[in-house]
Order: sequence, then structure tokens, then C-alpha cells
Amino acid sequence: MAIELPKKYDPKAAEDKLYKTWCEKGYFTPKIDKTNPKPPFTIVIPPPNVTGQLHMGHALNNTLQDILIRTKRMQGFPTLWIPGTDHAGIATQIKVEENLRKTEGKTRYELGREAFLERVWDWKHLHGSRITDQLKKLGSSCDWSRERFTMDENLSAAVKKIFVMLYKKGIIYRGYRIINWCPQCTTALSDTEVDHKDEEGKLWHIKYPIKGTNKFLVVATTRPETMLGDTAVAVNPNDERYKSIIGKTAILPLVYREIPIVADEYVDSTFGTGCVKITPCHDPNDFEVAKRHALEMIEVIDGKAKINENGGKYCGLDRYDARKAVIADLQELGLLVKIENHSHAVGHCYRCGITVEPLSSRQWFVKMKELAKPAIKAVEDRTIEFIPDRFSKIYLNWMRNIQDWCISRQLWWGHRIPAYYCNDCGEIAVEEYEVTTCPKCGSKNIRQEEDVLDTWFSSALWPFSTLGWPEQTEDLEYFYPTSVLVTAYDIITFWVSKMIFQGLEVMKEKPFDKVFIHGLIRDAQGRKMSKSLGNGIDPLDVVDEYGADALRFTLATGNSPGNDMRFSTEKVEASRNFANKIWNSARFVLMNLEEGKEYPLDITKLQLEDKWVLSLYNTLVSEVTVNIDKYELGIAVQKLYDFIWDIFCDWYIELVKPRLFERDDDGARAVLCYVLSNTLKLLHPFMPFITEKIWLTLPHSGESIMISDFPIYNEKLSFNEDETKMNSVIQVIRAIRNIRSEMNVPPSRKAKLFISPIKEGIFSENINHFFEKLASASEIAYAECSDINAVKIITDSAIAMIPMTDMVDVEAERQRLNKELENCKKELERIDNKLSNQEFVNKAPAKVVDIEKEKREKYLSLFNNLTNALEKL
RNA sequence: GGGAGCUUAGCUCAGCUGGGAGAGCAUCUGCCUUACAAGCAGAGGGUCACAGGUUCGAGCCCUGUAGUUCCCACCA
Repeated sequence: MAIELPKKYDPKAAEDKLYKTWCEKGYFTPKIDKTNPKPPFTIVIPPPNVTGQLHMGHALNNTLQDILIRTKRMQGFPTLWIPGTDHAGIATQIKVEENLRKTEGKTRYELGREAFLERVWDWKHLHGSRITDQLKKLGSSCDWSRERFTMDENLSAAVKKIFVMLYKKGIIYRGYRIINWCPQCTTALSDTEVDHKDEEGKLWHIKYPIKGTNKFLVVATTRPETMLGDTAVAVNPNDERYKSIIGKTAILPLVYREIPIVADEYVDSTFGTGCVKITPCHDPNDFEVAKRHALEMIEVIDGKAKINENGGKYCGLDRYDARKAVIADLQELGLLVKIENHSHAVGHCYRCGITVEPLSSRQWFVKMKELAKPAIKAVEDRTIEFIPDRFSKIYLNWMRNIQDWCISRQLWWGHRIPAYYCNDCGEIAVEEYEVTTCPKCGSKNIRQEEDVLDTWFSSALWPFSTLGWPEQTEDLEYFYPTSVLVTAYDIITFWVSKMIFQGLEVMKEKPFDKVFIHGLIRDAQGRKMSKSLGNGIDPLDVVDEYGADALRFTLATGNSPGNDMRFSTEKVEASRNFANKIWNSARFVLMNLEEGKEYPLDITKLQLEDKWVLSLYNTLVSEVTVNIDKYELGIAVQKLYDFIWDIFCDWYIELVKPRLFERDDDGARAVLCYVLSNTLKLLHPFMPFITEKIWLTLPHSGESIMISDFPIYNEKLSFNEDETKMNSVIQVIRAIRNIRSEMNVPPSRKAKLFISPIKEGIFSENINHFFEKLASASEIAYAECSDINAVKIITDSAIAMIPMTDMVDVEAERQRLNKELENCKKELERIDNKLSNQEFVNKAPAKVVDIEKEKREKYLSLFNNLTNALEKL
């Protein structure tokens, strides 16, 4: 009784069930075995936002990780993939606040910190498993028993411990300076969280009267409203135009404040008017100038980007309204000289997109200079490798120019900074425990810092906090450092860089050996997928319609490390078709097996085509393994596709049919089973579901393909000579088909075939059945055909002749052969040129020269045979 | 202002240590051949952006040019 599969593969019926079984059997959880000679292979997932939804970027990212993980697992390495989620401070808080406003019409302030945080936790519990469920849909073989969340108790403890540690080392400090402020999210941002975009703006030229004269200075500014906070005007000390007024006093218009005119190298004389208004509290450069010259600091813009009480009559106006008002007033006073168009980079919040406001503020910072040094060295000396390498340049460039990292956020959702202020003496205590008594004055009048930490502060610790640090856990000891980090290039500065310096600082060891960088997924037109454009394709819709394997295959195919790729449903269809092709090849194999019977491979009883397919399979094994090891997953998957479709399905199965149908040859069945089941293993990391589904139905299967042994190169399966012979047969078959097609001879019309081998021994086996079945030949003779009207098909291994008197137009035949002769001549000429070039013969490797010589032989005989054929025509 | 990528068939892209240009889709021609029409057999289609250079040999290495995309940067 043969096993019958349905005609079409139905992913929906298979995927969820298989995934559930894998989980239940605990296949995703590694065994810690110190006697295993193979070292552990570990990946930590880039934790998605806990309340987020899976998008194509996640799908790609996790597909790539799963391919690596599944390969290593099958190769016998203790393999751990730690999943988890990120609390995503701003993003999550915004969502909950919005929900609060919509459903109850309340703000977080009305609720209060504690009650609000409860709401966020509720939200997390309600929606937190959505994204992990979606990862499961993709087939991600994460160890869910080790799932982590950045605000888990022990991860929070790690954050606290490291904060205190770095503070006590003087690496974390509290400072007053200009930071990027998002007026919408009302929090400070780090430099990395600001996106700069070029915007078309204006350059306003404004007159500032010089005190005691009736002269004016003209300053140029892109932000006239900030003049309310001006406390100086600066010129370059070497600027001849202004030397005489340095040290004098200007009168700030509208405000009528007297402000000094100072000289500072920072001023570029060639830009604008060469005079710069100095607004210390709202511009980082001006802030530095103010510090150098001990200038007054006046804040005029508040956290909502409105003018504050220092702005006089403009108080309460939004920054853009204030701009209009200021300009109108200046115009009225005749102080506006001119307005120029001016394009410049403006910072935007990476979360909400609004223009950020530089504000002076007291925040917590990480001193970066010292931390950066080992982090630079680790990449310079390749202790940590980027794949592809060019991203190490981006990393190094960023790390070498790094500024201190602003880590405090004016949010509630996150790790609250463990700093305590004494309200009586002003002492700051930073401790892991809750400070209730001032260590300096003994006061009990203590308050904790309201701010929380940047989300990236906790994700920076992810590679070791997830393994249990600060506890010296078995996991930490065994699995750290991790093997490879897989992420997109847009996250190198946000996250990768921070994990590297924190890992080196805290663990004194790199967090990972390699950083495998992939690109972004774009839509079919090459645009970034985004909610606002509405061009995003939901990966879950794709899974639903085409199956997870088809999606994964699409993302892996054509994936070139670091390069963006376009996504289209056409590609998914092609992948789905491939899945179906595999399914049907299995269907064919199973139809020809007897249920329960086993078909062991006997290497001593192989036919020509068996050796051919096994030899090619064997090459595939070694190539695919190398490609995966080198992270060339796109290449690996392409080779699998080619082998399965072209070699196995289109040729081997067709070649072997006579043996199944006419000779009941179990040898062929054994080879079919062997090649199919091992090819499925190779493909399993890419398409886990369908490969498992099929594999379980095959004889000799075992418990699960995902814990079976990954194929390795087997010397005994390499048959070079037979590979060549079979290729020759195929070449002849192709040539015959070609001619038949060209001459419109349908396969139903059988024809006699005469074959004259050119190479000796090339057709020593009985191969008639190939020609009969695959080239529609009726009688085959290994001799010259005497019929002068025979069509001659000349390959480099044989001449095939088909007598088709009534079909042949002699003149057309002559032309066809002449055309082939021309091509042949050209080739010969090219080869002769090469071989007669002494420099080529001397300098090129012997192997290359030999190849050319072989080709010459080949074309020479081809040439002779063509000439011969033409003469006889 | 600095840096990086990309430019290969009509379209989307591979081509990783330099040795006669590939795939998928699309197009054209035949096929319902009992695994698969989500299929089979065949065909057409490319000055590998341009210009130099290195080399016996360049899509691949070097220099420059053009177009394009992106990253970084405190010129008001």
C-alpha cells in the first residue's frame, strides 16, 4: 500500500500543530552539557517592543536568526535562542496615555504615577504576548522557557546595580547642559533618538542697536523667537569688520536688555553677517560660548515649546506663534533687514516626529570617552566582527566621535533612576536599596529621582541580563558571550554599540562574536514600509495566505547581508510554488513506496543516474554548509532551490521513472528516499514546517527532522566520472528536445535515433531508456546514420542523428549547421588566441590553462564534426 | 561638511577571495506526458552606469565622473 498525499500542500493544516509539538517536546531548550566537545551557540533576540506588532522587519530578522539556530542545533551544538520583549519606554507610555485619554478622558497626571503604572502593567499583560505569539507563527525556535522582559525583576536589578556601579565609578553623572527635548513626549532624548532632516527655512537678518551709538549690528538667525533669551552677540576675534566693537554693549530689541558683544573663535565670519546672537539656554553652541564668557543664562522656552514668563509679552505663545509675533514686531520697528531662504537640518523626535527643542536642563549622563575605548578596540582588532565588514566603519566612526549619553527620561514607564535627594541638605545618594535616611545629614526628608532611564540603557545589558547576571548562573557561565547578534543596520548606534561597551565594562568580555547585519524591507516600489504610507504588508497576512515557509523562503532568497530588499507578493507566490513543488516531489516518492517498508541505500548497487544525483547532492551539502557558515543565506537557499527543482525533480525523478514503473527497482526507491530526506534536512532551517511534515511520512524518519543530524559531506558519494557521463547524456537529450521543438515535432511522434559517441566510454552503460523516455526516441542505434536527410545534433560528447526525411528542409539545415559552425569557429579562435599568448600560458595557473586546453579539444572535434556534416548534406 | 551603499536581461535582484554573464517574474513557442497547470519542454533577451588604470585575464581590484539611496555632523 503506497502512501497518498493530497495534491496541494496546505500550510495552515500543518504549521500550528507542528509548532505545538516542537514546544511540547522541548526541542527549543538546549541541554547544558560541558562534556560536549561542540561549544554552545547562542543568540539573544533583538527584543521587540512589548506592545508592538510584528512587521516585515521582524519577520526578516527572526527568519535569519532561526535559520542559523536551526542549522546549529541540527549540527549538534547546544543551541540557545533567548526570546524576550522590551518595555519600550516612550512608545508604550504614549500608547497607554492615548488609550487613557480616549476611554476615560484623563491624563496620566490626573491618575498619578502609581495608578498610571498599574495601567501600563495591565496593558502589558493584556497585549504583551501578542508579538511573541506572532513570532511563533513564523516558526521561530526560541527557548520560551527562558523568555525575558526588560522590566522583569532580575533584569531590573541588573539595571539598578549597573547604574549604581557606574555612578560610583564616576562614569554616570548628573549635569546641566543643553539636551534634545521632545515637546510632544515631554522628555529628554539622546542624540541617537533625534532624526535630522533637511528643511527649507529662512534666515532672518535683524538689527541690534549698539549702545551709546546710533549704529547697529546685524545678526542672522533661523530662529528669531529665541532672541528673547539672548544674552550676548558674538563675532570672530579676527574679523576686521567687527574688531572695534568687541567689548561694547548691544541693546536686545523687543526685550531692551543690555548684552555684551564678545569675541569667540566659534563664529564663522563667512556665514550670514558674521555676527551671531547667543541664546545659551536654547542652542548647544551658544551654551558653550556662554560658559566660556560667563554669560547670563536665560530660559525662554518651556517643556511644551511655549514661551515662558521670561519672554515678557510673548509669554504663553507657542514657539511658532512667537516667531511670527517677534518678526511682526521687528518689522514694525524697522529692525528687520532682510529674509533669505535657507535650508538646514532640523532635529525630529524618532518616536513622534515632532521638531525637537534644544533646552538647557539638568539630566543624567553616561561619560562615554573611557567606555568607548575598549569598544573601539574590540572592533578594530576584530574581536567582534561585523558582517558585512563595512558596517564596522559606521560603528567605528560613530564610536570615535561619541558624545556623552543622556540617559534620563521624563517618563514614568521604565526603570526609575535609583538616586535619592535629601530635601534638607541637597545630598544625592545613589544606591541599589531604597534610601530613607540622608547619609550626610541624617534627615528623613528624602525623595527619589522622578526620572526613568532610557530604554536603551536596559537593552544594552540584554546579552547578559537575560542569562541571569548579576547572579553567577550556570546559563551565564555556559552561554556568555553569545555567538552572533542579528539586526538591521539602522539599529547599530541605538543598540549594538551600547551592548558592546556595556558588555566590555560589566562582563569584561564582549557580548557577542559576530554582528550579522541585514537590510530593511521595502515595498515593491522600493519605499520604506510605513503606517502613514499604508504600504506595509502584514507578515501575518502573508503567513495566513501562503504559509510561514513561503514567507521565510521569500525573505531568505535574495537576502544579501546588509542590503535592503523589496518585498512583493509575486515573490511570495514563487516561494509558495516552490513549497508545492517539494510537496509534490514527496508525493511522487511516497506513491512509489510500500508503506512500512524500508529502503536502505546500497552504495554498491547504484546506477549511473543514482551516482549522478548523489554526487551533485554531496556537492550541495558542502556548499550549503559553507554558505551558511559564512552567513551567505541567500546563496545557500538559491542552491537548494536549484538542486531540488532542476536536478532532483526535473531530471532525477524523470530519469528514474522507468525503473519504478517497468522494473520495480528498489534501488531507485532507496536513492529517492535518501536524497529527498537529506535535502529536506538541508532545507529545514529555511522552511521548517513543510520539511518536517514530509519528513515524518518518509521511512527511517525518527522523531523530528529538527533534531535529526544535519547532512555532512560524504566522500563515498562523490562520483566525478559518472557525473560527467550523465551530464553528457543530459546534454544530448536537451539538444534533441531543442531540435524537436524547433522543428515542431511533437513528443508523440517518435523518431529513430543514431548516436555516435565522440568521447570514448561516455555511453558505456545502458542508457537507451533515457533517450526513449526523455527524447521520444523509438529505436536507438550506436552507429552512423546512412540517411543523408537525417538531422544531425552535435554536442561535444556525441553526434545524434534523427532520420526525418519528410521534415527536413535541406537548405534550412545547412543554414542551421552553418550558424553553429560560425559560433564554433569564434570560440576556437578565442581559445587559440589565449593559448598562443605565452604570457597567459606562463602566468595563469596550470589549472586554468588545462581547462582552456580541454575546451580546445572539445571545440575542435565539434568543428570537425560540423564540417563533416555540412559536406555530407 | 564628512562617510557608506547602489547602478548587471523588460521588472526585482544574485553573482564573497579576478579565469568564458545567472535566477525569479514577465515575454514568445509547444504540451492537460498518470508527482505537481502553483506544472512540463523549448526559445528570445545584457558594451555588467561612464572614462581611465592594474593584470596574461576585470562585472569583480584601483582612480576619477555621473545618477541614485542612506548614515553621520552643534554653521547661527
